[in-house]
Amino acid sequence: MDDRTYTADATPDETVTVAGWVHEIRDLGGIAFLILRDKTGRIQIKFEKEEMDDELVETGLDAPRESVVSVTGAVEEEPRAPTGVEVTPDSVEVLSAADTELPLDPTGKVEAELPTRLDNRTLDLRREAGQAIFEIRSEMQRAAREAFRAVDATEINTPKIVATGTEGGTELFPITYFGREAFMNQSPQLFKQLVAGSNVERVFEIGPIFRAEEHNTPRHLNEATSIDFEGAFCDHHEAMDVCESVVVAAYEGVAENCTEELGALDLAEDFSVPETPFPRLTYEEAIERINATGALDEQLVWGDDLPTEGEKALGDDVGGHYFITDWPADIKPFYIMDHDDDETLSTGFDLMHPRMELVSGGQREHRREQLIEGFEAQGLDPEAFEYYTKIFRYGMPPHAGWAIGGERLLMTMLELDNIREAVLFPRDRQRLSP
RNA sequence: GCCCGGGUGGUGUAGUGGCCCAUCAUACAACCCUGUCACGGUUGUGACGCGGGUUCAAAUCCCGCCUCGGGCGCCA
Repeated sequence: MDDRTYTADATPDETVTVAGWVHEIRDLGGIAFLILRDKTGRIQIKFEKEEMDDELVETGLDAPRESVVSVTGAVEEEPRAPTGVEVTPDSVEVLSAADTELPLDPTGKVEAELPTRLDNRTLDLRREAGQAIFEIRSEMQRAAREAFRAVDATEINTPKIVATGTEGGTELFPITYFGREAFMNQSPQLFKQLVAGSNVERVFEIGPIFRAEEHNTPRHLNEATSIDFEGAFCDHHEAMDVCESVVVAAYEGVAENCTEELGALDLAEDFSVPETPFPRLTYEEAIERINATGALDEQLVWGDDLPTEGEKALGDDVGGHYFITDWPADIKPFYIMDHDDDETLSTGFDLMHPRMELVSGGQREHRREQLIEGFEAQGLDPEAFEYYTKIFRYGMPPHAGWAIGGERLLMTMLELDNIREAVLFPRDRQRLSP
């Protein structure tokens, strides 16, 4: 449709063809208005029954809501029209008529619950707010990619079908690979390290991860988007610097380029780019502060993982993004390096948003002997990871990295109540379709 | 994996044993209306997740099943 004009571009004193969905028809009797909606907005089509061809009027006004129509006519300036212009049609063509009963209402007059919306995602994305989330998601990824390139990272793509998991403990989705046992990858962790060990040095990936945990919460998905970074000759401090720059770049990109979308989500006033630097609390400081809030019935002791309630109390206390560093080595995975001067402490870190964990990362163990010891300490068989460990015999630089939960970044940025809102077609405990 | 709480027209809801052949909004159908912008008005259409039980009487109480949401654990 070469001659199609976006509704937003229809200027007075031109004859245009606009095409889109019938948002609403308001029939006032002698005059009726059809509101046509497309990617860029809406435009009013005027039907004056006495003065216009009966067949034209009938075609336009009989089209059920959400039908796809193409309208050709003169654009006129009209102060009484919602956008200041309206189209007087010469011809109206119904390209695809919609059923009269819709499973949800794209005008937003009647709310729909999330499962209903997800079952009918296309209709849901015709709502301004629905569309806005994914326009912002796109911008967030664009800005993140740019921030990665600014630190000399190369975008890579690693396999999602793998022979072994990353950490052993997590539930993986098993699949059959030409008669052999295989799994959907739960993280690009090991692969990005293998590339960081080459002279590509610094890499990032934005891609899917799969986790077979049967959790049922507003912040977990079984298929999520991981934004990963790994850099050779980086320590955990530099990795945190990169992490901070990517998160801030994502917010800045959205702030600069998504004004309309933020408006559609009622965030125009509230949206702000987080202040830097993000505070870096040690694990020990974190548990002390949590204990001091009195939010937990039982005081945390060194070595405990942070319970959800504690994370929230600390988030309220800090009031913005913050890192937790120097975790006990025992509760971080084998590939995270421990401090040289204290083996009970790891270089692992988490980036927290007041509502939830966003990132985990750390400096990696690049010394093969220590790595193998780590495998054994966690009850994993190093033989199963031969493809990974053998590379550490051929010169592995010190390196560090992290992974952001992409949907969590988006949901915290946009104050979404449920992570499923941040995915077009979420995969969760119940949902496999669409 | 453990533990809670829901399922009422297409959609969103009211309804806690009889006042319910079920409320309201929106939608849909028909009619009226020449400036709507959540258009308005009149009339109408359309539902108690499935199966069993208790009771004179069940949307409402009990049991099983299906299904959805949430909390925790764990994580991104």
